[in-house]
Amino acid sequence: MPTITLPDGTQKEFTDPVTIQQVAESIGPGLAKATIAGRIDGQLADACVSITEDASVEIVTSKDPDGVDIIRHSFAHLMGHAIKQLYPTAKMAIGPVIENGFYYDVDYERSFTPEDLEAIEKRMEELIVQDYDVIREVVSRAQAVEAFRQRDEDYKVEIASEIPDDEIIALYHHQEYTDMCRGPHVPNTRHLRAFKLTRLAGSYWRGDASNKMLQRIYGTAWADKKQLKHYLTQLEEAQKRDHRKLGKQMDLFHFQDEAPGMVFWHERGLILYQQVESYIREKIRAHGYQEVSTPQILDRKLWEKSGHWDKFGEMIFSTQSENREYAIKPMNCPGHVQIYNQGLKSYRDLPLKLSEFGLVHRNEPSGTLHGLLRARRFVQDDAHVFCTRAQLAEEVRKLIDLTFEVYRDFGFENIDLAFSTRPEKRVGEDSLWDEAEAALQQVLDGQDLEYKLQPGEGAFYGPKIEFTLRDSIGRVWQCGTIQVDFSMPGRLDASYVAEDGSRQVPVMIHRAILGSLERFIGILIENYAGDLPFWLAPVQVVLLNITDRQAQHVRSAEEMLRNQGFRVISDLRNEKIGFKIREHTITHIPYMLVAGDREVTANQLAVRTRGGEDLGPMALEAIVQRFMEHGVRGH
RNA sequence: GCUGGCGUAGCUCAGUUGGCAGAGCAGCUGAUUUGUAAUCAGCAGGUCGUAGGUUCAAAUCCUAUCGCCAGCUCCA
Repeated sequence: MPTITLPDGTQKEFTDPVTIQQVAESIGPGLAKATIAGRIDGQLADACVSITEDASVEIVTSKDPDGVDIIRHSFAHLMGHAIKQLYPTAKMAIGPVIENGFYYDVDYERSFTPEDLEAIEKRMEELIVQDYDVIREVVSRAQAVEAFRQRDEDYKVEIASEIPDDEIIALYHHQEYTDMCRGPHVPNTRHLRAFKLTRLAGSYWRGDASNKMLQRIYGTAWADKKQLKHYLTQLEEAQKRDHRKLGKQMDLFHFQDEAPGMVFWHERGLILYQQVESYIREKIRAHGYQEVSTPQILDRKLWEKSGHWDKFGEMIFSTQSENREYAIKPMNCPGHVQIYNQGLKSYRDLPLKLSEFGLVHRNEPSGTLHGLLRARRFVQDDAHVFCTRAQLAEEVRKLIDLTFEVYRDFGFENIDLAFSTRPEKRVGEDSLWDEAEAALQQVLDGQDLEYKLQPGEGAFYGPKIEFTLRDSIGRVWQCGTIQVDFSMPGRLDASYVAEDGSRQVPVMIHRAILGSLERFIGILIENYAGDLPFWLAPVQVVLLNITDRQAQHVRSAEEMLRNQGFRVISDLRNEKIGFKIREHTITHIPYMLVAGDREVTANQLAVRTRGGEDLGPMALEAIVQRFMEHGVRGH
């Protein structure tokens, strides 16, 4: 005689065990039809699960975010159903839900083609409209293993054998197709309506590069067609802000075959780059950093001593001369330790903060290169803080504040933190790791900062705090990092004289705020879709004449603006005004100032923004005033 | 690095069954002096990524290689 409590507080009594579906039916036929699954005392469960004891029950429909995820998961099974019908010898591996959709990893004797994808999609559509019931069956592990053994589903057998004894194993039957899942799943394919298979890619079994490469088929799925369409147009929007495309359009940079992964900065791109660089330079100078510059090429032995060669040898570019082997620096830290080591340091010199816009080269695997976002040659806004153990927490605290401040100035307000602890492959005693991790943890907890713990994700020499930006369309980008290092200073013979006259090894904090300038600029371009803030725009203003008669007026205004420090060009070509405006809008120049006879007479310029806003004619002083309001830095 | 896809004019792309390499934009020349996202006309522009091979004939088919794209793995 279970009593069911609904979310609004009403209670319903049933004489016999009752399923979630039946509870929904007792409320109304509309809800019954929309029922995908339910929550029993907060736990997700299939609609067919029967309830024997008193419980609170919520009905999950496609309006519930969990409902959409269930739909996505069921789509993965449905795709499995279609794949096995079309390609009976395919072996199914895993088919989970991901953001916006689902995928399935499949092992098949030949590669799938885009035509296969279409065929699978078509078959899925044919299956959906049959509105067949999805049947859930609870089985023992032995039964599950046996079921998949009979079907030659090697991967499923492997997964089933590893499920712990206390876990319920459920098979989901899609007509003749059977899959295994924690669930829940939709009760009927009529809930599966809005989907599209999006792409085809390789992926390793269990994510391990030493395992077999499977074929992954990605799909996106939504509660209804409208949401699907919205998602697909958003995808197109994201493609439009691809920094590689915008970089070309805006004439900022290019790449070419002869230098894979290494950017050629054009004049306009370099202006942007230098704006970012000089902003950071001024910022950290005010925070007591000393800017230095260290050699590009250093003896291999130094990298062996630091531990980099052992860990990253394959990714270090090297060269040689007169029987000596050199590494082209992939990092700046060993160089900074060399500067630290010049002259005897006292505890009074600490904290010592050495910064460098360090140009590094890393031989990243070819498949990982991605425009500015993953390059082989890039510049880090790098710095190393040498301090005592007692100073550590305070220095980390300051760094966190500084990092947030910088991101805000670039227009990023949503920042996520992650705390990564000791990895398997590492240097340094465990006791040092204990201390380093505790120090970071203490700061994070002390500042009441929310963070995600990432066990085993730290650098080989120390734990780290990572900063992830969320951009204007919700994508996340990992940028800043603060790493505590108790090992490298000792390995590279750094020391200082303490108050009691003893020699001590300093702690070293590795930190970067933007990370790679190249990457950060790529992120800026995508975040702003090319409409860079005024202070970062390579060209801030373009002056346009209507006819030759206004040329002199334009030239003198141009000179005046340039003298005031604005980045300005003029376009005096014999073209229609609409043509010129279109051209400069495409290159994302923030302001267009138009001069016709009227403006010349009134000694004004008509102001138009790249967003298409017409601000009307204004005097030059008023225009300058408006530009000033944008600020030299930030916002 | 791995799996799959793609490399054609400065850019975006078309190119049928293997049968003379195309378009739009950009460029150049000329006309046009124009009022807020493309004025008109003419001209020029390519060793089809590179190297081999098959063929009477290759942008097209095969092999290798380089690069790019998507994903996987990696990321000091």
